[in-house]
Amino acid sequence: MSEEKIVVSARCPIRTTLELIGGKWKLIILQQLSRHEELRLSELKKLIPDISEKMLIQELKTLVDGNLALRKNYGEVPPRVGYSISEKGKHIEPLIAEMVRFAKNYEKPD
Amino acid sequence: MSEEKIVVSARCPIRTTLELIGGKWKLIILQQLSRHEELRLSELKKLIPDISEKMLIQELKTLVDGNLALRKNYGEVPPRVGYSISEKGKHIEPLIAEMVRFAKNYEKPD
DNA sequence: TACAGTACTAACCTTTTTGTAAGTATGTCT
DNA sequence: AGACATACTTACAAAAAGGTTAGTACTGTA
Repeated sequence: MSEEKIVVSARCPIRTTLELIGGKWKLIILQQLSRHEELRLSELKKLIPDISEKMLIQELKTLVDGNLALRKNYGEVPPRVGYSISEKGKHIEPLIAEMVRFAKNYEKPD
Repeated sequence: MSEEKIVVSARCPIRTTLELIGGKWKLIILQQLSRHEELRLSELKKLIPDISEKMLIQELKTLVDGNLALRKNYGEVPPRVGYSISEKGKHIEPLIAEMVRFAKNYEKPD
């Protein structure tokens, strides 16, 4: 008896999205990945100069874990790793476009 | 001489948008405001049961300060205040729609 | 040998964000 | 008088996010 209470509550899609791409850096990183075939860590650092190395690596890991980005280790030495956007990740592109549109409109005089 | 270095750098629109609607609650609040003519604090509390009163008030204030929401004080007693979405605020609607679409796609099996 | 480049990891600390609990002013209703 | 309701405010605490610094392993190059 006493079946487990099954939580059906369809997760709020806004919260789902916030969990995936919330925070200061994930969208910026995804944007860069979405406009380059593949990027190495050092290249991302140059493209996003104000991010700390720790955050960059940490956020990349989160994105890879969430299947929004792909990590390819070439197994070379010195190490070579390439990051790119995944199929699921490509779907933030229109979202980013909307954010840009929103900001542009916001800055427009009334 | 030595003119002040003028920082022209057109603010990154993604960061602008994140500043306006980033965080755990602002989008949720805006979404509710966007689908109701006007809401009182107590009504918003019912619609978003897991937000604390303090956060609700605090975020509403931020949204009003940023011209994304409007606050109307009816000057009655007991106090009556109505919150609604502003013209600028209405422009998050397509952004929210994109977030919903993104989450739906994300949850789709591969 | 010493230094540079790569992609990390780990320890530690600061700042920002979010939450909890209590209290305010005002007037109505009982 | 005392309880209730509204829209807040304040002080404090906890948690999450972000940042700094140093260190790892490996190899090529000066």
